Amino acid sequence: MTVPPSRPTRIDTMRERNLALVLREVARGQPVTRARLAEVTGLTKTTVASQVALLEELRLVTTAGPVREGGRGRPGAPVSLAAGPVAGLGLEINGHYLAACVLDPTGEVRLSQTVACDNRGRDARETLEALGTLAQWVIARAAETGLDVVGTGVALPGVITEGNVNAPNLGWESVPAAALISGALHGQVFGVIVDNEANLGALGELWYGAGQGAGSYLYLSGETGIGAGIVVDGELFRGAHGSAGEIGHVVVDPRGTTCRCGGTGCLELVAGIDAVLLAAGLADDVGASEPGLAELLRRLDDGDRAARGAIEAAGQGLATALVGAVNLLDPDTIVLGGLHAHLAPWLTPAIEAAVAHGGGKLRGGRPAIRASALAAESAVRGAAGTVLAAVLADPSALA
Amino acid sequence: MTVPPSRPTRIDTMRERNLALVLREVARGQPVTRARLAEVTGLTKTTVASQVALLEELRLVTTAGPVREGGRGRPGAPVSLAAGPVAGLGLEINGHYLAACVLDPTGEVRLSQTVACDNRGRDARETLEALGTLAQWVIARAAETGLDVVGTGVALPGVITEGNVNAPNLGWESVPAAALISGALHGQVFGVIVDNEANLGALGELWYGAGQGAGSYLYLSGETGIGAGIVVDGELFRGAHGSAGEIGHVVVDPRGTTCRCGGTGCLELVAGIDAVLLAAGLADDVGASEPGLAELLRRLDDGDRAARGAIEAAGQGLATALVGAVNLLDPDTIVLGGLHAHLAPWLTPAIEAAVAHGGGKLRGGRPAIRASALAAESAVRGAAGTVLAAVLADPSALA
DNA sequence: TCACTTTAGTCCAGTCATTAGACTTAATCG
DNA sequence: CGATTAAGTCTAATGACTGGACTAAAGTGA
Repeated sequence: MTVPPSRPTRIDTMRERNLALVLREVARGQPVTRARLAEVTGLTKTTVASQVALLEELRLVTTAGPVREGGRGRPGAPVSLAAGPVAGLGLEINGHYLAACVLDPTGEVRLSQTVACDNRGRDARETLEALGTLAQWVIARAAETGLDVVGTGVALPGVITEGNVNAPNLGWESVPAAALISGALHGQVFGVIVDNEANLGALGELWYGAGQGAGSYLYLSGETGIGAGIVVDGELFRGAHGSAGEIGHVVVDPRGTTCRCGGTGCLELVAGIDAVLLAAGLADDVGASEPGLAELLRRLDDGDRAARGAIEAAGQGLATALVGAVNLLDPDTIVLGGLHAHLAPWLTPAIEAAVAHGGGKLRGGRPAIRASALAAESAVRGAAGTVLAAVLADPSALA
Repeated sequence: MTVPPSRPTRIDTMRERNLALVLREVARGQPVTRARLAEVTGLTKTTVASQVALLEELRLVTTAGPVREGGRGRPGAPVSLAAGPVAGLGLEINGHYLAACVLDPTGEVRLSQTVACDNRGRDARETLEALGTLAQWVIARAAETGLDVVGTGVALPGVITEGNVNAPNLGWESVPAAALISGALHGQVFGVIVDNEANLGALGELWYGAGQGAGSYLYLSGETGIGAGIVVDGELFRGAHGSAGEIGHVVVDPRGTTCRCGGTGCLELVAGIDAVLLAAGLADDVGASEPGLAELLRRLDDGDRAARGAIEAAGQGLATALVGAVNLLDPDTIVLGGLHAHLAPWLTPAIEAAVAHGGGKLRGGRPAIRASALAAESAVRGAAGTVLAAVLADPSALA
């Protein structure tokens, strides 16, 4: 086994764990009295009081004045998450833009900024430098509002292996992104976390979008490639080498054409945006997905044959791949994100039909199919959210 | 979120966790001195000594006399797992037999018994009664050897939803197996755990067979149906409704025939044992897999055309499904188990080729393909192992 | 209006697993 | 045989928790 030689539990570990426990219960419940916290956590009132005092000191929660609720005894003082100064920064690198957003512990977007620019051909260092500049600017603006950024999440369209990023769509090979960017972002308690766009998009939807309430679900991030973020019991599923969720290279047609990955009949070849545009006769727009997508939607509305045919093929491919994914992963919900969110009305019926049939008789629940609620923002939001999740998981790190 | 309102950490929780930590370190390391345990756990020598004393009292470990190793100072007294009296019972229900085995904490098989009988048509209660009788007999024999069974794991070919078992191959519908069997197995500290055969088979291979050393892997359990047990970081992956790993109903041919599940072109239809026998012209043997399998192997060796063709189709289907699984789950290793273990020599090449190509350029590691090391025993072993895993995870429950 | 009840939150002594470091034991080295 | 090294034990101190007593602030009913 490759299990890490797990840490011993010391007396202060106990304290840290209970601190996190109390904070977590405040986070869901929002205004909660100490008495109720004691009840729900199983800790004594004494302990809860001391933990809440600590959390107030860390400025993660605030206590309002006593509120009478019509109940009998002494009214309780409700504890809620503080809307500052602790905050998380989310960054995103994509083919056509850089984005940043700042979230406070309540999940509110306090600041958000997008810079259009072409990162496809550009040198990785150059792109990361631009991102660093953007980040510093956003952090400074946040500071003016009294926000203190305690960590940064970075989303990008690539696979991260041992700290190095491979992002074919950006032309990146083995770029130590976290190391390069953290120069511009020194002194943050929770440091810089770099992750795949699909993964962070999945978390964004889980925490702030269409995935709320779902325990386990699959988020589909469609761009030129197609990635999936897999969330299980509120945690990302990463696989043995960190490259789980590569649904774009699932085989949907064993008799199909050869893919750039070396395989045959991959999903990407029928349901990737470029593939759909090509099949719809919009070859000129390939590579510039956003305008191409707009044109595709127009033609679909007009009833254009080629467009309808292309989207149908894409729907069938997705259906096949997703039936496989449902049988293997058994998710609660499937969220269509990225550019595929816009195509959801045309894709959903085929997927729903296939999922209802495939293995339908054998499994307990049938997953719901939903379109992303955050659209293009899900990855940045997820990136910023990971910082807040880290705070929630170990608030004592701020001490 | 459906997160359980997690337990508070009290002072005795700390003790329990550290007790489990020490035991876990003894389990891997086998003869370890207290000094080394202190070093590796991060606890002080004092604490380790007191925890080891407790574990000795629970009869989970034993200390041997001091052993000189040629080193300098005072020689340490090696602590090892005890080969008794604590033991786990594993049970298995399958189409053609009932099986039981008893494992001690070292993982040694201390007792094992198989009873051939046809459980396909039989009433569920009747089968469970027979299993109960077998279990009681085995427990009594174990007691004669000084073994005390502290819990039972039951493997069966079905999906468990909220305690109820659906097992089409046994003709079971909504059978509360755990409740029915635990009458015959009262008074065990860790109670009765019922799980899917593929899941427990996966754990069996992980702990005692071909999966040792793999962090994340996929175990294929091939019988009439095909199931997969997915292990991630040493833990089973169950999905949202407990029916993850239904790889038998992944679509491998969108243009294929209709499956009993309602889907089209499922893996089971080309790679399930019955399907292979049928395609090989061994229709008479369908339903009696074991003798049919023997005949199939004979014909394969003889170079029979129909047999070779059938196995090739099965290999292609498996390859397609597994490429999908690898892309989605990113496992370390793939283990071919159940009846497919016997076919491994004929199936492996196609699978390896497909996995090497499909997504090969994009991912970090390529999974290894292995045949099961325990063959038919993996599920019973895994079932017994879950009990020991429960002991390892919380030894204080024995106090 | 005033005593009574109910509930929220604080205070204080006691518990107990852990730590740190001194001490004892048992081996090898020169 | 004394010096050195390492394993294991003993003892006092630490600190987060618990349980119960206490105070605070509301509503209830005669």
